[in-house]
Amino acid sequence: MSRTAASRVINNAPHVSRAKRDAVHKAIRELGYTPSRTARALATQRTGVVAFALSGDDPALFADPFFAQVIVGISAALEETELHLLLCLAASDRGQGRFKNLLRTRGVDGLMVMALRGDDPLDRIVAESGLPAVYGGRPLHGEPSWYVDSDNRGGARIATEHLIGTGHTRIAAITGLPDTEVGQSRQRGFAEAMALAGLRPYAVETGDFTEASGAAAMTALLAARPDLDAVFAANDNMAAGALRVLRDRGRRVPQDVAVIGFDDLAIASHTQPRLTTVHQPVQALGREMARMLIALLGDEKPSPLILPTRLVVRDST
Amino acid sequence: MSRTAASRVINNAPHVSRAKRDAVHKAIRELGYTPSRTARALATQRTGVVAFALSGDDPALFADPFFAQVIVGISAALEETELHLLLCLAASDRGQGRFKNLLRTRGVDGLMVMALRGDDPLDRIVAESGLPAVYGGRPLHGEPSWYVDSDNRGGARIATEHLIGTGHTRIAAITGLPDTEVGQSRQRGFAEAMALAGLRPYAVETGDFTEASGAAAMTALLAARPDLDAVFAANDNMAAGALRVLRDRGRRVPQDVAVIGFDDLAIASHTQPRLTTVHQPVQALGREMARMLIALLGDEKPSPLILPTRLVVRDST
DNA sequence: AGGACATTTGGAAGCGCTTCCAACTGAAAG
DNA sequence: CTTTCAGTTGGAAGCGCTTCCAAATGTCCT
Repeated sequence: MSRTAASRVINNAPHVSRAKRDAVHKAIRELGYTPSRTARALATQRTGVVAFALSGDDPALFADPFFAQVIVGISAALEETELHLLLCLAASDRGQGRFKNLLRTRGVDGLMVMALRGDDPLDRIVAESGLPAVYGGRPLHGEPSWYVDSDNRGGARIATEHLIGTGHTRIAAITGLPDTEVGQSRQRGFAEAMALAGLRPYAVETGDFTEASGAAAMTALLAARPDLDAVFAANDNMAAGALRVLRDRGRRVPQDVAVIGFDDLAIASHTQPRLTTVHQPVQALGREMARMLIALLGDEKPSPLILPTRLVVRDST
Repeated sequence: MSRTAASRVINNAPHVSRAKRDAVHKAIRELGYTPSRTARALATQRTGVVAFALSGDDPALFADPFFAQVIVGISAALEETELHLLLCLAASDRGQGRFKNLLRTRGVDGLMVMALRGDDPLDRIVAESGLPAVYGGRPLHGEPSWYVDSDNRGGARIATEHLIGTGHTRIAAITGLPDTEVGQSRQRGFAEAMALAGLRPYAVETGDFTEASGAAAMTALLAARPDLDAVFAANDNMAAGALRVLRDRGRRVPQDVAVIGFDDLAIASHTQPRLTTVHQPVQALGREMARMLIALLGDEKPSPLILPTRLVVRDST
């Protein structure tokens, strides 16, 4: 009985007689044989591992429940395969170095990348590695060959149209980070909807997608335009911050001011009043990223994907 | 110039002259040489990867922001090393199979495990693998050699004492899953504090750490003991559910009923009123788990660790 | 200058798997 | 009873690194 036969049986490759196959199985059982993933990886030039990398300057960015949902989606898809998931939080320089090294040394077969800022270094690292990579959301500059994104622009439009449709005219916006594709798309969707309705943005403040920035922006908005009657926030966190400020200032939501968010994360149903928002299929985003990568590894050439968003009306509008 | 020399230089091992060292570096640069992580792993019998595994029957359990925080802590600690993090969401049978296989084939050097239910299969899988493992929180049966846990019992006591100290006597509890160590410890801490004060639990309902279960429990509590004046919830999610029910029923918090939670996750400061709770250092929990594992891999024998909890008074008490 | 010792060097043997290829088997065909 | 061919079988050569060990070189002292 040869190594060859054993190998064939384990990978259930052809050219093994029934008898031999059984014999090998028996031997494996008796010897308590355990294959080595590493040795196999060396021989096949495949690690069986893919990475999910996240950049952004804040190392705790990952604490945003958004990413946890993405991971759940990714895991669900990977579970259909033999691939395992490596998590790279590459915020710091050191983290980026480690990540770069991981790719250089071919520690993974492919990658999924998210949260790229305007001129994200991750972008270069990924490109230089030459590894199959799918993006979650698009980077700001240059469209990658493979990505999965939500229809941010469309979502922002329906959100704004909802505000307009419910009779609001003095509509302000709290936009997200301007050096991200998400930030820009949502801002653009808002602007388009307003223009289409013949309205002009009543006021615009920029946030960074955090609740605190939403609160700060709301404060500024209120100072500049005390009589605004609706606010479009580019994500739920910022909407929650805005809601808090409005409550503190005694403005009733939605009677005095309507507020709409974006994402539909858990926080949206925990605010008081519950937040009307645009639902983005976060788990599906992760799932589709993983599927796309799997396809890529299987030498298929999938197409980029844009996931639909939809309005979820609750109590803040 | 030999492979040997190259290897020595790369791992900056001793027994290499300065001249040779430089020569190798030059060659590496000129040839654009890239070492292979897999080959090195095969030779050294070390993968340079550790896993974080999570069980529990719900595949989306990971979506709980709690774990995201743990991961952030783990990543921070791993960043000090050359270790990478593999994420195993082993909820389903298939997931567990994959995990088991990962360990059998020595795909990782060590592991961190969390969220073990009463008779969690992961427990066995981990034990049988013989790999260095540190637990986050203790499993229900049998104390592992290495774990990091929060002082759940102590935390529940200070929470309850806070309720008692602020003049409440008809104190009910919403406990967590009884087949988890956390669930039991917090329940025990509550019971102890009550006993110490000469009080008896006014009513007790069991939840499963989700917000919905907290709401259901609160409803039951209200039905059984309409005149209760305080509620200890075994975590923030359930406290949030309780808060919602109380608000719907027109009970004022904290005037009519005081509510206290446990964990101090983001949700605690988003509830209305903001939730008084017991802070548990979640990120530190992850960090210490990772550090402990690193020590283990370095052939040290660290001691189990119990992290302190502390009261955070907000507006619900 | 010669010997004792420390340091540097590279050949070669693994690490545990896959896979090419040549050799072999047995059954169907001539 | 050969010939042919499809299907099996295992020897041997990698995959790309580390590390043991023996040989070579260098250093210092008398």
